[in-house]
Amino acid sequence: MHDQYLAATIASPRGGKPNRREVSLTASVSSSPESLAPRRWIAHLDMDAFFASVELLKYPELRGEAVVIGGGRLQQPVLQPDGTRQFARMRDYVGRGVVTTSTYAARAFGVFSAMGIMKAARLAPDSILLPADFEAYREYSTRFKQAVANLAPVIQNVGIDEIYIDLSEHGDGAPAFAARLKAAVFDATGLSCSIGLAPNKLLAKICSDLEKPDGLTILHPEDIATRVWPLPAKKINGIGPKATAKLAAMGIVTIGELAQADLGMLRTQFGDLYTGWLHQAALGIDDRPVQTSRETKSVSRETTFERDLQVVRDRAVLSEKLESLCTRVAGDLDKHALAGRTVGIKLRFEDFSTVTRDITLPSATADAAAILRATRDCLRRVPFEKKIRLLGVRISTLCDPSQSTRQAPAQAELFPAL
DNA sequence: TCTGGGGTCCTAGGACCC
DNA sequence: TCTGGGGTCCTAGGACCC
Repeated sequence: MHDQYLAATIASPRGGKPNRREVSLTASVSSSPESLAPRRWIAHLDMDAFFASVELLKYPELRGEAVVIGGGRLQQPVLQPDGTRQFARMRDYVGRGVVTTSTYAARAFGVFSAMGIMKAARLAPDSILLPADFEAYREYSTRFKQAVANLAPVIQNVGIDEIYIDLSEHGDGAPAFAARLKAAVFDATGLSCSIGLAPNKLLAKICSDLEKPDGLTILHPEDIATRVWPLPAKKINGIGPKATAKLAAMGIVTIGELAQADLGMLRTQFGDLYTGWLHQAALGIDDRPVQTSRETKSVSRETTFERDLQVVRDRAVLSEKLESLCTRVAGDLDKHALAGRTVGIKLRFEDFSTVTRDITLPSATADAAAILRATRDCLRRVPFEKKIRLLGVRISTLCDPSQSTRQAPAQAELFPAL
């Protein structure tokens, strides 16, 4: 009977939201209950407090301390004449940064990712504040992923510190194999990770979080009611703050409550596709494969100013920032051997409202000057009544740069020049 | 005490084609 | 003459994730 969880149907792409094409497969598959997919074992491997743990390798004297990692613009530790290091303290911070991550000791004070550093400083004023060192994190990321890849080839990159691994071929040996992976990651990096092992990605992701840090959590389909249903619905990857609030307003807090919710009631809030996905997710159903590669869809750069800027008075600074962002986007395109046709800007104002404008060019480009010209076209369409907090540049509709001078599809040329 | 930066995907309306 | 329906592209905004 549990095979419904394995053979099940709905799929949710990255971000957790339903995808029209995949959902349309649902009816045909679920209407034939005898169609049994082979049992899958999917592991979700999540490094424990990754950035903070890398920092502790760099600065072992901080082990056990409450340490917070902020953005890259923060003050570096200062080496003293006596050989010890002087670290910045949270209470001395002034600015607009947010917490990237924190050690478990800092989390005990209530300091978590995405919190403003100023707010975090009030909760833990004596905590140590370190700048993010992405070069080091990328280095350790490569190491742990390579260590896993040496043993298990079917890997999906999720971010710098997370992967999914398809361990189906190991059958009953999958749990023991997952333990081997943990050991291999530790050998390669000196860092611990947590692994969730389950019949699909959705459940594996939930599981890896259940026994953090240094956990290995195995979930069988028959455990869903006891181990998954009591958890808050927001533990499902794809149910964020907005959906959580809407669910709570309907009296739905746990995954179990969501599983039993009336679909008609859910539909009044969410629409057909998301409703269907919510229901299946609550039942632990997820058929998405482990995807070993994906193509880049967009490239962007953005920056938040240290103070809000005025269009007229700060025109020179804004122009300079815009040009710099375009140059960086062009550099990223070059690095990835890509060009793009749709150039867009993003503005966030002092009241945190955000607008975007974009324009699709007749042919793809990777040239900073061409990107800059396009962003200026976009900027002309923005009403400037408020001070600007953030400026961003994005390029999408990407292709191979060898096609960048090629004419766009005939249809696009029919549009009047803007 | 206001909230970074780099992404993906979905929705929805209008233009346009067949 | 009037109506319509499917499909694709473009644009803007928003939810969500790490």
